[in-house]
Amino acid sequence: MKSARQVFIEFLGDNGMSLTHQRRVIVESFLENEGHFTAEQLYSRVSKQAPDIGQATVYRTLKLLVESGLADAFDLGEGVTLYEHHYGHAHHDHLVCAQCGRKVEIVDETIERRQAALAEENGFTLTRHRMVLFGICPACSGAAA
Amino acid sequence: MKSARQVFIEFLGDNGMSLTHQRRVIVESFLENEGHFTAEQLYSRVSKQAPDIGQATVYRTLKLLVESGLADAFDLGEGVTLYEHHYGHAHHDHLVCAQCGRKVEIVDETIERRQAALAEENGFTLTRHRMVLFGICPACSGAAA
DNA sequence: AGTGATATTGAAATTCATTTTCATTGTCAA
DNA sequence: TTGACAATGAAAATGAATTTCAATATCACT
Ligand SMILES: [Zn+2]
Ligand SMILES: [Zn+2]
Ligand SMILES: [Zn+2]
Ligand SMILES: [Zn+2]
Repeated sequence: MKSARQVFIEFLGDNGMSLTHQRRVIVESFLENEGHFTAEQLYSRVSKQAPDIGQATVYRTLKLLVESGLADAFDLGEGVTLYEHHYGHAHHDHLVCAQCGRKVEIVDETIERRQAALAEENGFTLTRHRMVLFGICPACSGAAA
Repeated sequence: MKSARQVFIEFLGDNGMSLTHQRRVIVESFLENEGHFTAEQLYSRVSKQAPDIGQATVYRTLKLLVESGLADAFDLGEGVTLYEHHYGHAHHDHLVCAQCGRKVEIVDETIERRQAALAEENGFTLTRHRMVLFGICPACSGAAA
């Protein structure tokens, strides 16, 4: 399997773009941090290593990361887009604590199959889906008592 | 079953709010139109009947409609919140054409059960969920050929 | 190396949905 | 009535994300 960096560089090449200093720094920072994060969070991490990189460039590069398949963008209805690693990571959905925001990654084959079936029953070619379950996590349930 | 108007009026009363002229006009307009719509769309409909009602009031009342249970708010990742009737309507999720935006309402008992199970397996008390399937509708598939 | 066409960038301005502010107006019980 | 408080409209503010634009970089080709 190609390395993530390799994939990104090829993506740039295929689209007549080059790996600039800024893009390299941003991608490295992205690759170093797993988990869910916002564009602003990535920007602030990048800023520490390279204060000269502007936020617009981070937003622009994040878009390239998504297009290249390295990152996945989604939102949990909090008014901000969240990003996470995508390349080499299995698909999953999210279970979120409505109180403390804790996120658990979930997968269910049965659900995935039914989603495909539902789309097909309606004549749709399913391209992607988004599922988020909201609830109260064990910690918050306990605390509330 | 109480009428939607009844429910709204009681909700207002329970919270020390009253049914003002503006709220009445907005709620009536809301009740008259089924389907999915944005705050701006409701505002524009309301404006025709009562040009003196400001958009802030429409936003504010829409929030009350959601809190009272009459409306449901959700977003399909298009940068706008969509609303639809909720009171007296069965739960459903959405299948959206990524090309033309056509929306089909879907329900699947199997999925709903698995969602509850997934939450439980993780110790969460499920409060709500959001699921959107994106695909290409029959019409758009055909046209693309 | 030099040159020009093109791509990239940072800073600041802009967008756009939604929210907030605030001065004014309405509501309602005493 | 009157006073406490709720509600409203207009305009300003918010905040994430995008766009503009002038200044730099990059790269293919001399
Ligand atoms: Zn929690
Ligand atoms: Zn995740
Ligand atoms: Zn379509
Ligand atoms: Zn619907």
